[in-house]
Amino acid sequence: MADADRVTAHEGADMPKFRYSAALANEIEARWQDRWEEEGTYHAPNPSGALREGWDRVADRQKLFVLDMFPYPSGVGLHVGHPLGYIGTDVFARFRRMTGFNVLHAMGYDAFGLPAEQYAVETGQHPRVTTEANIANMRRQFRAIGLGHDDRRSVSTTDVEYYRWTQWVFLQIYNSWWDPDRQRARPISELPAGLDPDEHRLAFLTEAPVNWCPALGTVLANEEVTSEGRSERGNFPVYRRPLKQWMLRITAFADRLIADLDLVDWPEPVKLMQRNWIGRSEGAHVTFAVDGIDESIEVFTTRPDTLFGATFMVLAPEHPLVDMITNPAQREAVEAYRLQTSQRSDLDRQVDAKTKTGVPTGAFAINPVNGNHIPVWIADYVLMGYGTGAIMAVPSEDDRDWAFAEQFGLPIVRTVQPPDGWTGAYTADGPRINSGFLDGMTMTDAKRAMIDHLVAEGTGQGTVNYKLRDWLFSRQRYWGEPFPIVFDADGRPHALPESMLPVELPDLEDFAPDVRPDDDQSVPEPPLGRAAAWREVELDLGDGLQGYRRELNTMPQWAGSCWYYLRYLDPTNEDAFVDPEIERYWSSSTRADGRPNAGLVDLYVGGVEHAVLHLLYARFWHKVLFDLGHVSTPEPFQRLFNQGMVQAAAFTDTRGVYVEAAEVEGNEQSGFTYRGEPVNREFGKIGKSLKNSVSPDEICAEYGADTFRLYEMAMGPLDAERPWNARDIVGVHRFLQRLWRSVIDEETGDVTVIDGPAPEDLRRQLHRTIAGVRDDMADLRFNTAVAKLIELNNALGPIARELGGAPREVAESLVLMLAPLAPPADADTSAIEAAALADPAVQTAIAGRDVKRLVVVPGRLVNIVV
RNA sequence: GGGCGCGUGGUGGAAUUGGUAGACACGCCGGCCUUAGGAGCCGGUGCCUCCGGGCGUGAGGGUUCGAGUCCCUCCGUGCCCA
Repeated sequence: MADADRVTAHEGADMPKFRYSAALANEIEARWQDRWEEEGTYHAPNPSGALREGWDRVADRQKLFVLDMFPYPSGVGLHVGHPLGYIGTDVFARFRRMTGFNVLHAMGYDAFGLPAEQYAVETGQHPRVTTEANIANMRRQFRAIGLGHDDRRSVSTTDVEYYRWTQWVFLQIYNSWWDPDRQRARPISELPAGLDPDEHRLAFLTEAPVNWCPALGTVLANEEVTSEGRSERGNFPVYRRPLKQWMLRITAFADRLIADLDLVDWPEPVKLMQRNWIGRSEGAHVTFAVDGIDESIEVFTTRPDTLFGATFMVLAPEHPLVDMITNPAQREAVEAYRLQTSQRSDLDRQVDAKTKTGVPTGAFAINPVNGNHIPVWIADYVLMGYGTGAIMAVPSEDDRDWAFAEQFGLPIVRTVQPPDGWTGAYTADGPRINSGFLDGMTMTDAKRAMIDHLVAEGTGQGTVNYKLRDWLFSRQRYWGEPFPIVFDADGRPHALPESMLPVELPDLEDFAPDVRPDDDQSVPEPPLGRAAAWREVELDLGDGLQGYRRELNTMPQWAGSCWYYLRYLDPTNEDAFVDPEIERYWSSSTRADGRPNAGLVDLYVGGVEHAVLHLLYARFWHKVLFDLGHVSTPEPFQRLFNQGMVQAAAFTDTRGVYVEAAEVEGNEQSGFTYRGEPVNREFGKIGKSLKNSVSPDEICAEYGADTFRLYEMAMGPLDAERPWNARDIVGVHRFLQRLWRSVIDEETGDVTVIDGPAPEDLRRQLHRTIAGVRDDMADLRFNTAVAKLIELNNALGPIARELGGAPREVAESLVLMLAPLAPPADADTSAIEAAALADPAVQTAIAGRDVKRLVVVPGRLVNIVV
């Protein structure tokens, strides 16, 4: 009842017929969205191929490629936090389009992945069905908020015609090797004679541990395993199991991935995170003989200068030498400890470093510089995946080793002189002590002297180590890209030729996981193992028709997102992943200093949560394609921008349980209540778990899409985290109403713009605004651009009332400057004035002034500096 | 614990290069639209004030003719790594 009353009041007789209300805004927006679609307004012409239409019109323009990190099409659709970056890129793309660029801006969908598969398991619906429905809904939402995407270029990673080329890129990687002399990837056909191709490919098979959860019948990703080593869902035990899996040799590119960060315009924190993730460190490999056994332990250390202080050694519990060196008396304790460790994740083992655990093997190693016999322990703070899976422990100069030594009463010998009164490990520089030939040296000199000594003695050598591991590329999942790989009767892998692509994902009737008894003997099997008819195949791969078994793992979700920006360039090409001429055209930007861009994409906007993995994997793939001559830039993304996260108020009741935020009443002063009970307010990530989701659909219905866009851009700097405050939206809505009123009669709908010069003060402000807005937009400072437009409009309003209409030169420029931010509202006001826009008198009025000036070209807009 | 960043009105935020702190907006206060209403309009709104002025950018110190901005210490807070 209350709602009905309110609607009546809004549509009351005293409401001017042509006021810029939500209803009017929605009508205008729908009309323009239809028209943009019909006319293909945002189609960016390619220089050749299927998307060439309109090329002649833009041939002399500079290209600009604006990219968003594409979304996962979730079933609940967008919330108001999602479009922040998308609106930002849309405004920027429109601004550049108006100022004379051929702008490519498209949107795709990262649609493989776990949630869709799990939803399929729960509902029995094929993930393709739900995925496509979700994409359709998201497309509707993007259209409704007025995003100007080239819809011909939209791809989904789950499209067979898309993942065909994902498989093709995998084949490029598989059929390449790393040439250490040239520091680049080369075709496997160029591998020097005598070397085994299968040992040098950039994609190779290896045994690697997976998180196997028998009770769920599935293998889990690391992030699905709790710190207690149990499944997030159901809290069942998870076992680490070795499984033969594909790896990509990203470590070969480590140095280039670090060096080329200097070529791109990315936020420094992101570059730093990438450098830290790659974790290049120079140090030494040192060999320790084991007393009484014909085995030796190799360690990597970044501090060879402290070798005299190595008083014990620690192996990862999984280290293959553990079985051989363990003293019979210790065997039982060692086995028990290894079982306990197998239930902890690597992450957990690193993070929970405070409580040190470990057991001695009973073996002793010999320190190669002083001959001391030092005990060998196993402990879970040493990881098999880092370095050699073994360390020399120097408690005096390493905090973790110090803690371990204290806990188990192991000896500590200082080899660097700490300041007086120092307690604990001393990790900074100082003179060496108790170190024989190193005594008195600084860290740098001592490192060099020690490495020389180790080389001379044959007990070690200087090396570079990386924290970055090779990329585990297999997933025991259904909803992902199948590998273009089959195994012969001997179990040897064979790549399929390009002509046999795509390898289509088979339909599976049964998504239910194959639950196994919870014992530590069971082994995981990928879901595709159940596609009996698909699994076995007869092919002629050059040796006549033979039976093969397909690779049953699928690729990780990262695969599809590693190269989608390349497919946007030439999405319908059936002969190549992208036509070389088209790729070269869209790679042709030059920097301000005249050098060519290192990155293909001019502006890439997305969340900082992808600072490491996605961006690193995509750079890696791009570099392989670059080395093989398939792309012409060494980097994929020239400029990276991280948009902030939109947070929203969430409310908890007295038990601390989240309640539906939309139903909470009250405010800061009166306090907040939910169904009469007081609740606490906090701010957090928008979503289901905090029950604080707000959909753009609601906001568009209440205010119109242009108000929504404008609010998202005005609420703060694009890269800042900000709270969603529904109460504030009315501010920008009022601005649009005032602007509308300045140029259009609310009662009749007539344009009230008048000819003749604007007052001098207003004209001066106009030109200040043009210059300021132009700079703000180029730098993605949309919040201050909006503020300047509001100021200009606030100055214009009283003058328009006084003169009986807005002076044309001001009204037109204001409307043009608003166009990227609020395109439909704007297109409507400017279309009404279409005839006047080309009026040379307007330009004459401005000509000769020392200002920047916007000039209109029919259908398009160009900025000219006067 | 280490690294990086950030602290400005009641709120979101401006101040791009060391040069009038608080633009713009929300909220609030007052008024107008014959009553009421708000998604309308106009005006006011950092704090204190004896109405002269005084004080103000987390706290304290420093550099400078001049500091929100640069330097040092501390406090708080966020992110990344351990």
